[in-house]
Amino acid sequence: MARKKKATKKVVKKKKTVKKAIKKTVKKKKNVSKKVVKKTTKKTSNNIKKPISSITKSLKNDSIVQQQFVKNGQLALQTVRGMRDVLPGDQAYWQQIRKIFEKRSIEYGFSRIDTPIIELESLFAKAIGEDTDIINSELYTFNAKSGDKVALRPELTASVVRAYIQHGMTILPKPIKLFSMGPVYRYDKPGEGRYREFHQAEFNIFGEDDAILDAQVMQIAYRVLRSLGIKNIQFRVNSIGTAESRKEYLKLLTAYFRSKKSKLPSKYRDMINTNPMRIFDAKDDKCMQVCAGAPQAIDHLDKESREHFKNLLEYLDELDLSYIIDSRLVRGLDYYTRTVFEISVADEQGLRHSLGGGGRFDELVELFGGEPTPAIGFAFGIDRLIMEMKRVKAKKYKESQPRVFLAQLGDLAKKKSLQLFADIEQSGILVAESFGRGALKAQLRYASKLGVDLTLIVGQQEALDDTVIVKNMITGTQETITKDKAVAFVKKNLKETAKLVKRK
RNA sequence: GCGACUAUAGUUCAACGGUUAGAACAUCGGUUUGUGGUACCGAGGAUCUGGGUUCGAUUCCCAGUAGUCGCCCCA
Repeated sequence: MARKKKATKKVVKKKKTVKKAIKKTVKKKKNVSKKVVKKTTKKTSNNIKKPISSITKSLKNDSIVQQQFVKNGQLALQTVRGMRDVLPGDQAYWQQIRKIFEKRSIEYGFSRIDTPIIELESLFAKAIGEDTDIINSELYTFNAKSGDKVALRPELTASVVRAYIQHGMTILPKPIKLFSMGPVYRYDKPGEGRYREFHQAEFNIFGEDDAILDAQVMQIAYRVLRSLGIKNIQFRVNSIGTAESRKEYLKLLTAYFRSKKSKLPSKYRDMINTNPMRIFDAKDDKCMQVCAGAPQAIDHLDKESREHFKNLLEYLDELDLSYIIDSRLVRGLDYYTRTVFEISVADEQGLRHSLGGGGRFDELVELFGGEPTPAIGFAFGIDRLIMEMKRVKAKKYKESQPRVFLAQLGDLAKKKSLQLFADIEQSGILVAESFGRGALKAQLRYASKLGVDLTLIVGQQEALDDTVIVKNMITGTQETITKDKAVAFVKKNLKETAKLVKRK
């Protein structure tokens, strides 16, 4: 036996090498050597899977792009760069996230809204700002068949605001609280924790400009993180005033940067005129030195914005949220007014990981053609939340595990256990099976791997007698009972074993 | 967008310019017929793609692709 197997193995391997040899000979046809020719004549006589080689050939001819999809002469399909699968092993985290977000959003009076992934490109350009990175280089845009220029959403807020206006939500009692969650797309270089498709969860409140709502949004963010088991949470807050009051400030800032232009690295110089506040995001030393002396937004707020910010800080103190004022915090989107903030956690090394951020966008609804409506919003990066959950070994969603396994032996038993399975399942007991497996030993092994308390065994004899063996997997004892009493017996037995387990 | 590093089985890692590319975990099977967890035995399964150097490349070189890290930016 063993010899035979080995022999077949060898043949297989030979075939593989043959494939390679053929590849080679194809390559080398130009500079033909006698040996090579001999090889080809010998080896092509072996039967190679023709369809495969023809596929590779046709693909080779098609385009360079498709080369990456050919592996070992077979079509190797893979995710598009920057996209990834959420595999069964990770679902428990996602489920936990969904659960917590659903809970918290209901608690705080949010209604869920889901908007399309595709919107008109102009929607985002208008909302986010023409001179931002997101619009300039990261937006997935394409032409629809109709000729419309459309884009995959790079964030949720613009769509939510669009929907708010389009469906006349302005007539709803204020404040209007909307929660949204889903995938967003940015054409960025992928890396750890950064994907071209990622997921955001967003809380938005429309129709109130009281700073208490800013504080409330931050409190929700905080509570979501805490319920996920994440600690060491810190907020950075800043106020950038209204568009009107910012004009004055931007003039000052632009003038300041112009005077220091020679000290700024060249890549930032263009930003002086387009978006001077973004220079604050720079991290190199020279730039930071320059920024340190720059005029600060909070020193040039209009009266109402200053009052608003002061109120917010008071509320935050009241809520006992840990925050620092970061006068250089600006966010990557143009629509923010007054309050902007980011939430981050610190790891053991003291490094901060940003998990989300938000702010007021009091002027966005009006910009979109709605009636002036103050608004505040906040977005979490879900993928990063999950990374953080893994890092701190946070609690995952725990699915209820089956406590009963149904094993069967023989054709008749297999048929009968199909109905038994349904009976047990309908009585509300989670039951697992492995009908595909033959050997009882294998089925039991699988059952103990699942960690069930009871295994029901229907063998050939039991199938004829209409009985079932009930085996307790913890004590190892088993008894035979008639099939019609099986469900009741299982229920009773499960309760008893539950007690047993508890005592242990 | 720029720079550095990496690419071997489902996963984590070995090895080598030349006979059959090793292990662990995982998967499947067996250790007497119909009884699990442990143990022992066994099986299946891999050199990213293309080109070059070479008698010979999984190994060396180049390009592509993908991944990791740093910069940039962001969630």
